[in-house]
Amino acid sequence: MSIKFQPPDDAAQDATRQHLLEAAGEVFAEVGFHSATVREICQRAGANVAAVNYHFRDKDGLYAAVLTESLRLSLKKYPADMGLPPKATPEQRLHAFARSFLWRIFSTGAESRHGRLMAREMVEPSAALDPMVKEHIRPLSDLLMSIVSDLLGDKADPQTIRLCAMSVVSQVVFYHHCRPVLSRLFPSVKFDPVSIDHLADHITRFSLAGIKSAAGKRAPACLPGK
Amino acid sequence: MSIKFQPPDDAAQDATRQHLLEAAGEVFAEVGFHSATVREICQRAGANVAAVNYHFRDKDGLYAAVLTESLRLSLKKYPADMGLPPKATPEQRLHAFARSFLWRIFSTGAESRHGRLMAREMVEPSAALDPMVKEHIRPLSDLLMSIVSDLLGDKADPQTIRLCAMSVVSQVVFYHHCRPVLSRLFPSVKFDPVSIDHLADHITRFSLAGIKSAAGKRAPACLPGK
Amino acid sequence: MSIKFQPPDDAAQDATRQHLLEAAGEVFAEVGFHSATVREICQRAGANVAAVNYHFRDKDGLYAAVLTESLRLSLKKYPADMGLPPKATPEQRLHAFARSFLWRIFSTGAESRHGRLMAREMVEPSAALDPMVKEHIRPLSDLLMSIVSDLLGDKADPQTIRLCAMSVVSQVVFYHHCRPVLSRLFPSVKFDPVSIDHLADHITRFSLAGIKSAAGKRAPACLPGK
Amino acid sequence: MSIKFQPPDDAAQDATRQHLLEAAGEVFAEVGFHSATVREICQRAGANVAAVNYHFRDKDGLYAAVLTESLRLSLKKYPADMGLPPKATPEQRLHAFARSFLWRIFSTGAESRHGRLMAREMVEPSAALDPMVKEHIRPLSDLLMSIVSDLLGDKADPQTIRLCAMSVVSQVVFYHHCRPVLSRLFPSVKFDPVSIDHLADHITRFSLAGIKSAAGKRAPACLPGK
DNA sequence: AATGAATGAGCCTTCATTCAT
DNA sequence: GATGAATGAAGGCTCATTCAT
Repeated sequence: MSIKFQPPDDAAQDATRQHLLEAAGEVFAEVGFHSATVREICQRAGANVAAVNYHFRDKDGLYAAVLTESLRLSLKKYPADMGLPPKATPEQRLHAFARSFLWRIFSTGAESRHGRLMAREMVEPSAALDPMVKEHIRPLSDLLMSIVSDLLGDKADPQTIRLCAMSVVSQVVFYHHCRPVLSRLFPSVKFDPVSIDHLADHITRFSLAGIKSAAGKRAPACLPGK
Repeated sequence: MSIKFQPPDDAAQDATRQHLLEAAGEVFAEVGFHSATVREICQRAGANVAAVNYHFRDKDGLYAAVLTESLRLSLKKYPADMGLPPKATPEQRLHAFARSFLWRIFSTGAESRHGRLMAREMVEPSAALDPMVKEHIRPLSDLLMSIVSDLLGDKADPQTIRLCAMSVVSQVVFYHHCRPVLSRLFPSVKFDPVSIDHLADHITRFSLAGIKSAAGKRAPACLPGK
Repeated sequence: MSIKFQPPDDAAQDATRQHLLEAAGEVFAEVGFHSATVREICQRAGANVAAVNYHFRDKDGLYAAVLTESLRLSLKKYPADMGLPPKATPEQRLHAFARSFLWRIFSTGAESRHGRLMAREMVEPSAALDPMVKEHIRPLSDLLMSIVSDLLGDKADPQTIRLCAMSVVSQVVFYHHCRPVLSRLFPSVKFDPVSIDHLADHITRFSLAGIKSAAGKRAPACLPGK
Repeated sequence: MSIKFQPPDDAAQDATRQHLLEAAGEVFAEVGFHSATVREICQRAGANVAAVNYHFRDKDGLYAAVLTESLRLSLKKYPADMGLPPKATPEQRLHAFARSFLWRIFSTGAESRHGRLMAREMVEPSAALDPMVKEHIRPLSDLLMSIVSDLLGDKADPQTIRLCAMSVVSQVVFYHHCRPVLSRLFPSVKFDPVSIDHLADHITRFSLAGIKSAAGKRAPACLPGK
């Protein structure tokens, strides 16, 4: 009766599983782990209440799967090097890093949940955070620190590298994380693609200057006695 | 019926109310709003199960009260100007702003909950956020923007002021908000008073360079065509 | 409005608790622990589903309370000595022991559940069994063994005492425990008060002969070489 | 598609069926009918989740099959006459009956489950009990009553025969059925082969005396007015 | 013949809240 | 004013069973 060989069996078998992952991503991102109910997720996925238990063992298992999958999708869609040529300057690489990070965080669509999920994870870390840091976040961190190291030059000590790298990342994640306050303080600020690119430019320029300053040895006069 | 005058009713009432606020502050900061149970809070406060509903209408009312109170305590202990003399330079004022903010966020003690409570509020804003922004956060924001404006000079447009101010704040809140990831990436990093002061120095120096760079007109070469 | 001072507050407060105990006794005896549902019990008790949790922590706590209470009621209604005079002969005491045990097990009414509950406990012992053995069953066992010891005379060794005592008890509990098979093998057998007394007589006579035989030293010829 | 003829379908089918019976016997005896899960049984049997429903219609059907099979195995291994010569005395036959019964109940191995399964059946009779009584238990009962009848002599009325037979059986099953209490009252008591044979001796001696006493007409003096 | 993904009913428990006292 | 027993809604999870393949 059926002559289509594609999609393979795996896809057919995993249909419900995928729907659950999709629905759970939405719900977890919207209301968080605790407020999310298995019933709501299954209803959106068009699946039975017991489906979560069958496919993911329990609610925690589903959450862990959602978190991993969302980061995977996000990194796949917005790679950290943004397709730069191999011979790119550190400045270009810094810009690409900030821009891809912002796009990743503010993207709309199925992969957009990653940002909100990670923000929640910061407030209430789950068991799923450890492996995520190891597999995905640390590589990103190392990448940024190598860029910063190139910008600082040979004399940079590890602590300075780390402080500068954190100063870069902080500016990126801030706009996403403190959005509730920002939207109240500056209701006119939007995060459309054009604004996000402007933001990436500002952060890059601001940070390049900061990094160069950190490469110098003398402390500004304003710092008491240092 | 009762002839005992001590302690007077008002004091007793306020005592229970205060105990509830205290206990709720602990519990909310420890496990978050959803996971916190009214029973646990009342038990720690040595009060009846119905005490929360009696004094604060419901759990939400208690949470709002805790949030407001915690910010009030925090600002009282660490004022934004750090007692600077009136004639302080913008650089000194920036340093004081960053340092007081960091101390506020990383303080230990009853007022330390403010940091965690606000972080939660970012992820899941409650009705208590609006008044808090109006009364406390906007003044802080205005203060910072006036400092940045002074540093940028007369020619600065509002957007640049805002972007630079956010770049400053972001570096401060980042260390608190992304702590779960930071402690996994760099387990050796601690947040004792000395480290916090070092951090304030770095952020100030980094930001001063960034602000000066933003005051210039030419975009760095790395930014494509801008 | 209400002028009745009795029952005291305790009784009023424990009304729901008592109803739950009552209803749970019925249900547990009818269908066992696993098949019994908290909903059914609360419904019979006219209480809310959460009442069990409130008064007995959980289903297990309720079960333990039911078990203890049922044995207490049962022993209170049918004391092991049946009100015998202090100077009763060992034979009379044995008869009283068997008769009271049978009545306890076959009693109808609120205290009748004890028999069925204990039978279930034999098949699937719960944590409630240990304290019950210590507080109630061991005293009964000791009482019986002292009676048997008196009947056996001074020369009896502990093992013989124990074997004879078990032979007595076994006949008593058998009729209750194997009732499903008995009612199928001998449908005409009933367990009305008269039949129970006849049974007590038979068991007493049979056991007295058995005990006297055990007091002797020579093994019957049928036992191979012993 | 498949050209392998070994093992033939029938054998394969029977193999799964047999594995299920085996596994179900273990699980039912360990945790009882209610607590046993179809999944656990199928997993131990290396079969599919639906195998039980396929081979035995439902969980109840599997249980009935297990019960019947376990009794069949048990009786096959420990016949009621213990291979006595045809001319054995009633005393010898009584001893053989008690001994084989005890061995049957306390046997270790695949057929040992019978004891526990029957104990559960006493507490919560299932539909499988009726045929078991008809086919297996009644013959055993008739055998015992004929032995007792021989011992009592011609004058014995049916009621006395029945009472004495029950007194014999009760002592046997007691040790198995009340094991949870016995092991708590007398922790030192073990049920190794030697102890079981000693037990059979005691029960036989005790019962022979009881039966002879029941054959007499006069009631003991301790029985009130009878 | 046999599989295993999917079902839906139901269970125990928790929690914020109320109300008579 | 303050208590604490009682409520009812809801949540996560388990389990025997089914059905398309």
